[in-house]
Amino acid sequence: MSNEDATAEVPGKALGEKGARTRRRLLEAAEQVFADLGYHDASIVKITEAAGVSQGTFYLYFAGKQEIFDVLVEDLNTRIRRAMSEASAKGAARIEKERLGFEAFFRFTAEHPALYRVIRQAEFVSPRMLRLHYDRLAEGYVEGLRTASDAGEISIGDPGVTAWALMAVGEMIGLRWILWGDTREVPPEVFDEAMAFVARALGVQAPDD
Amino acid sequence: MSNEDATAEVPGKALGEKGARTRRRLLEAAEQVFADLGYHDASIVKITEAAGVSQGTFYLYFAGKQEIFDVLVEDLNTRIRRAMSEASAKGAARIEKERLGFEAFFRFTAEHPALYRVIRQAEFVSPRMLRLHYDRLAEGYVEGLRTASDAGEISIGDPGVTAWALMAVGEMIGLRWILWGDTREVPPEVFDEAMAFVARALGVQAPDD
Amino acid sequence: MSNEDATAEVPGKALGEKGARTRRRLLEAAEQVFADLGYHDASIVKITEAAGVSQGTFYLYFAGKQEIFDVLVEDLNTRIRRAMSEASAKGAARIEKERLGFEAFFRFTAEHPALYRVIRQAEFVSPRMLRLHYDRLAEGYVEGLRTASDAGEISIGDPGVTAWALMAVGEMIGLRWILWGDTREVPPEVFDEAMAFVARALGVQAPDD
Amino acid sequence: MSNEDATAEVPGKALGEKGARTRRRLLEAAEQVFADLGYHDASIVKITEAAGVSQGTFYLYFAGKQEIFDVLVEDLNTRIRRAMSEASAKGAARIEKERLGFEAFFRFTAEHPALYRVIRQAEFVSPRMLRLHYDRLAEGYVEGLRTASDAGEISIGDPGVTAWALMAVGEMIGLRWILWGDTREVPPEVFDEAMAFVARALGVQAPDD
DNA sequence: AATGAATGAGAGTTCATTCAT
DNA sequence: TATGAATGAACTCTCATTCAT
Repeated sequence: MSNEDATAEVPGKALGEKGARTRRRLLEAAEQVFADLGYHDASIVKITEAAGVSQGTFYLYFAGKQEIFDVLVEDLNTRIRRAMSEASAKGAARIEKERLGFEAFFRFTAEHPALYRVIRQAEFVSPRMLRLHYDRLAEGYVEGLRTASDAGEISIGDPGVTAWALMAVGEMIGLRWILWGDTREVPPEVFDEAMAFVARALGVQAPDD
Repeated sequence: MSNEDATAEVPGKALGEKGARTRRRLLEAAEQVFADLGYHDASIVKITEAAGVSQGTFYLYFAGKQEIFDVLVEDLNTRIRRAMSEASAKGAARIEKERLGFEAFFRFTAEHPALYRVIRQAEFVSPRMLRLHYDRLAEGYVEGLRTASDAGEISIGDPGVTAWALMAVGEMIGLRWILWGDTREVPPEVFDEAMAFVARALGVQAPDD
Repeated sequence: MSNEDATAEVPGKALGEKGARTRRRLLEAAEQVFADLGYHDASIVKITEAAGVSQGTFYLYFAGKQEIFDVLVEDLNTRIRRAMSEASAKGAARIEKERLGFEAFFRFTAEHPALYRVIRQAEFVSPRMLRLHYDRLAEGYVEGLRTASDAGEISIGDPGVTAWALMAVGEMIGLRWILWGDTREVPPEVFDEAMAFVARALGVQAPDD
Repeated sequence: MSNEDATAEVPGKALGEKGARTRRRLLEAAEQVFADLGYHDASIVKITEAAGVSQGTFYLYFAGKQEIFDVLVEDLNTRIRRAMSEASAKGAARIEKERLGFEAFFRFTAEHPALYRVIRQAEFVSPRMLRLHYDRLAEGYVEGLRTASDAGEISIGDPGVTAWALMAVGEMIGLRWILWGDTREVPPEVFDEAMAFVARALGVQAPDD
C-alpha cells in the first residue's frame, strides 16, 4: 500500500531511481505494444522505441522477451485482483459484491486490453503464467463464494467449479462487448443480463429489495 | 453438403483425387502441428514434413500460412457444431439437450485440442475467423435457448447474452480440466457441478423426472 | 581416389549436383574468410558474400558457424595428411621420407594458411576438432617412426612423444618462416637446418651418402 | 627491476597505491577469464565482475579489451622467461640447463594456462604481441645455445632455427600432456623421452656423468 | 502434381565502449 | 577513484515465400 507501483518492484538487484524509472517505462511500453500487436508481432525494437530507450537498455532490465511478458502478466494480474477485491469489498450482499467485482473487471479490461490479449496467447508463450493468472483469479472468487455459501446467502455446489464458471462468463462478455464493441464498455442491458444469469447460477436467496 | 469430408473441399479449382488427398494430409498435419506448437512456432517446414511432402507443394494448395489456419478453423468449427447439434438432438428436455451438447463439446475438445489452442491465438492471426467461430457457436446455443424459452421450459432473459455465457463456461471448463488435466476428460463430479450451474442459470423449470 | 573432392561429401542427406556445388563454394569461401579474418571476425555474411549466395542458403548446408568450422578442419586435415603420406611414400630412407613429408607439409601450409590459422583458434571453438587434428597428424608420424625404428634405421625412444615433437617442429617453422615470412616459403637454409635437427633427433644411423 | 610485481607497472600516469591494487586485480581477473573462456568469449563484464569492480572502472586502467590482452601477454612473457632463466642458471652442463629450463616452462604452463591459451588466439587479436612473445622466448634459447656451441658442449647448426625448434617441442608437449592431461603435469617418462629427443637433437657431446 | 534450392528481411540478443554523476 | 546507466552496431539464425525444373 505504501509502495506506489508494483511495476517498480526489484528484479533481483536494487535499482537506482533512474533505473527504476526506465524499467517502468519499458513495462508500460510493453503493455502497449503487446496489446496492439500481440506477443509475436511485438518486437524488442518496437518496445524500446515506444519506451524511448535503446535496444541494449532493454536487456539491462529484463532477461528477454519472455521475461518481460511474464512480469507484465504478473503485474496486471496483481492489479486486476486488487481492483476487483477493493470494488467488491464495498458491496453488502453477495450478489452486490459480485456486481461490483464484475464492474471492476470490465473497467480494468477496458483500460488494460493488454491483459486480455496477452492471456490469450500465453498458452504457447508462458503456460506457467497462464495457469497462475487463472488460478489466482479463481481463488478470489472461491473465497467470497464459500463465505456466502456458508452464510446461506447463495446456494451452489462446489465453489471451485463455480469460480471458474464465473470467471469464464466475465472474460467472454469482456471479449465480446468490450474488446469487439465500439464503446469500450459493456452495454448496460448486457451487463444486467449477465448479472441476472450470474444471480440465477448462484441461486441467490434473498434478492436485494 | 453431400461431400464426405469438409477438409477435401474445393478451394476454387477442382482437385483430382491425388491432389485432394495431399490437401487433406496437409490439413491434418497442420492441425497436429498447430496443436502442439501453436501458430507461431509452427512452421511450414514442420507442417510439410509431417505431411510428407515438400515445401513447395504446400503452396499448391494453400496461399500461405494464414490461409491454412483459416481453413483449419473453419473446418474444426463446422465439425464441432455438427457434433454438438447431433448430440443434443438426442435429448428431450432442454437441460438434457444442454448436457449432451456439452458432452459432445468436451469430447471434441479432447480429441481435437488444436481447435482450442488455435482459437486462443486467433486474435492476432485472423480476428475474422475468431469472431466467426464464436458467432457461429453462439448461434447454435441461441436457437435452442429461444425455443426452450418460448416453450416455458427455461426462464432466461436475452438468449444472446445467455448463449455467450454458456459458451464461456464450456470453454473454460474444457481448458481447466481437459487441456490441463491428466485424464483428457472432465471428471464426472466437475461435469455434474457444471451442469447444475447451467441448470440454475437457465432457470430450468421442470427438472427431468 | 575416384571421388574428386572430399569437400563435396554428403552431410546426411543426399545432395543434388547443384546443391553439392553450392556447398563446396561455401566451404571454399569459409576457408578464405577464416584464413583472412580468423574464426571470430569471420561472419556468416562475409562467408556467404564470398560464396555469392544469400545468408539463408548457408543454413541449408551447415547447421551453423561452428559446424562449417568443424567440417573445414576435418577436410583440411584429411588433405594435408594425404599430401604428406603421398609425398613421403616417394622416399627411400626414413630421413628422406621425413624430408619429403615436411616439404609437403610446408607446401600445404603455404597454399592453405587457413589450416594453420584455424587450428590456432580451435581450442575455444572446437576443442574436439583440435585434438582430432593433432592426434591424426601424430598417428601418421608414429607409423613411419615405428617401422624405421624396428628396421634399425633410426634410434629413438617412444615413437609417440617423438611424433608430437616432430609435428611441433614442423608447425613452428611453418609459422615463423611461411606465415610470417615474405616469401611464403621456408628458406632453403632454414629447411636444411631443420632437417639436420630432425636427423639428429631421430638418431639417423646410416646418413644418406 | 626492484618493483615487486610487473603487473603493477605504470601505464603512463602514476598510480596511487589503491589504484595500483585495482589494476592488479583487473589483470589477475583477466588472466583467469581469458584462460577459462578465451579472448572472444571473455567479456569486460566478466572480467570486472571477477575483479569486483564496475565496468566503468576498467577503462580507468586500460584503453580497451585489446590493451589488457597485450599487457597480460607481455607480463606473462616476462615472468615465464624469468622463471626459465632462473631455473636454468642452476644447471651446469647445457643439457642440464635445458632440462631445468623445460621443467620451469612446464611448471609455469601448468600454473598459468592463460599464457598458452592466450597465445593461441593472439594471431588475430594482437599479432604484434604474438611475435614479440615468440621472439623473446627464442632469444633466451639462442643465447644459451650459442655459448654451449662455442664451448663445444653441443653440436648444432644455426642457433636461431634450433631455438625455434626447441621452443616448439616445449609448447607442444605442454599442450598435449599438461593442458589436455588430467594430472596438470608432464608424466616423468614423457618428460624423459622429450629430454632424450632434445639431447640427441642438440648433439650433446659429454653426457652428464 | 511435385520438388529442391534459394531468398532476404527481420528476429532476439550480446558487448565493447562512453559518460554524467 | 569509482560507478551505474545507456548505447547501438553487429552478430547468428529462422522462416514464409518464390521459382526453375
